[in-house]
Amino acid sequence: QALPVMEVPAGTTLFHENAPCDGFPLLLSGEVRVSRSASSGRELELYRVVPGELCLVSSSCLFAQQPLSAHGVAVKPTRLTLLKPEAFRAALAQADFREFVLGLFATRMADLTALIEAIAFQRLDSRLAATLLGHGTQVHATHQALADELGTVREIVTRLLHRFERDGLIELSRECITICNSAALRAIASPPSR
Amino acid sequence: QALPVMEVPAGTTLFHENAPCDGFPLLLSGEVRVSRSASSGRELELYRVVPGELCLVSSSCLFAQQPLSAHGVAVKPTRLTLLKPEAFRAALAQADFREFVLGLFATRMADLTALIEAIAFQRLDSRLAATLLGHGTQVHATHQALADELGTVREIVTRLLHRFERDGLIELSRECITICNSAALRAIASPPSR
DNA sequence: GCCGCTGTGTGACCCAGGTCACATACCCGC
DNA sequence: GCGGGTATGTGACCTGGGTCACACAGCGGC
Repeated sequence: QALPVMEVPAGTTLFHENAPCDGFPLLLSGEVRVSRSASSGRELELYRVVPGELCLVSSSCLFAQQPLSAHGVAVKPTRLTLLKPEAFRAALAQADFREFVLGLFATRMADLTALIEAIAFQRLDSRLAATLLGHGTQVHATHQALADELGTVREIVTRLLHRFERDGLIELSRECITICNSAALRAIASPPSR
Repeated sequence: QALPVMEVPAGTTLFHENAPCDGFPLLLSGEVRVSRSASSGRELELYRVVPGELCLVSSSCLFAQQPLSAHGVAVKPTRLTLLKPEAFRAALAQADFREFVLGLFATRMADLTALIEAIAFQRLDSRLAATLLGHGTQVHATHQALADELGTVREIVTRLLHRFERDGLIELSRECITICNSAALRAIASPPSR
């Protein structure tokens, strides 16, 4: 359909806690990080939206009468279109679109549930290891960015990374982490039998 | 509609991680606690389903192809009916049912997000205070039950409860907690400016 | 009235994660 | 090559939450 396409650079904030919801962003390319920030200034990533997916955060204000509960930032240059509420409701008349949307909701809920389990029951080193593995063999990110992803602070990330380096799992340099021993990292990431 | 109604006593497990999903439970009366348990044996409550709501946990296996990510237990005597997947899909043809389901999904996502924030950024005493307030002025529960709700262990709950009692916020007796100073509890529950 | 079970009370001890307050180190523009 | 901003390194210290290993107490059954 002839929908308006937006193109935004990495770093753009697409929506914000308490912002009015103007519709459902549909990603064409790029990547969006949905995260929540605490009063203390700490952040925590909830999940990422990848191309082909709708971002459902706005649904809370459209279908429940709640304000947005998270904010979204493009982490890569991103192309997206905005599905207006009316268009969205209209599209729901089609069974396969419904299937798509419900599948997305279900996946998000599973994501969030998994995140809850991780935060509640897993150690940080384990979560950090998992995060590193999820970024490819060369992780290009600052310690602060990783901290924001995990919901912790920079110093802790630095500390853990050095432990990993000392044990020969990774190599560190400015804004770049190279994974040397991904098997060992995986072992740390999935707590085997604690 | 003439759907089969089930009646189960408090304590019944309605569904379980890894169980096949047989449909969507629709609550008529009672209450269901949806929680997740860790390998260590600890539990954590995700949210509750109240009458008039559908339980959406099974959606993850119906619409995404994932296994169930939580289990549900009736906390009161509960009457419910089971909406089969086909019936559910059929009902989705109606716009107001769609609205209802999406509203439910949106609310759940907001619930989970709030829980994530609480676990990640709030102290336990604050969360415990909130939990107590959510149970009326007379809380009839064992310390272990509260621990399971919060994702912690019994000793910690006992410890914190005694602190509250020492400060005159509550009174303790066997399986019963009486709230004396709900205003002060609320203050603890919502971290004012930390 | 004794037994055993479930719920509590308690204290010693540990440790992951967080806080503070720095010192560098590296990069880039000018 | 100097100055300032961003990224990192580091160590001392604190503390919330968790673990362990108990003792005890109330209550119901028999």
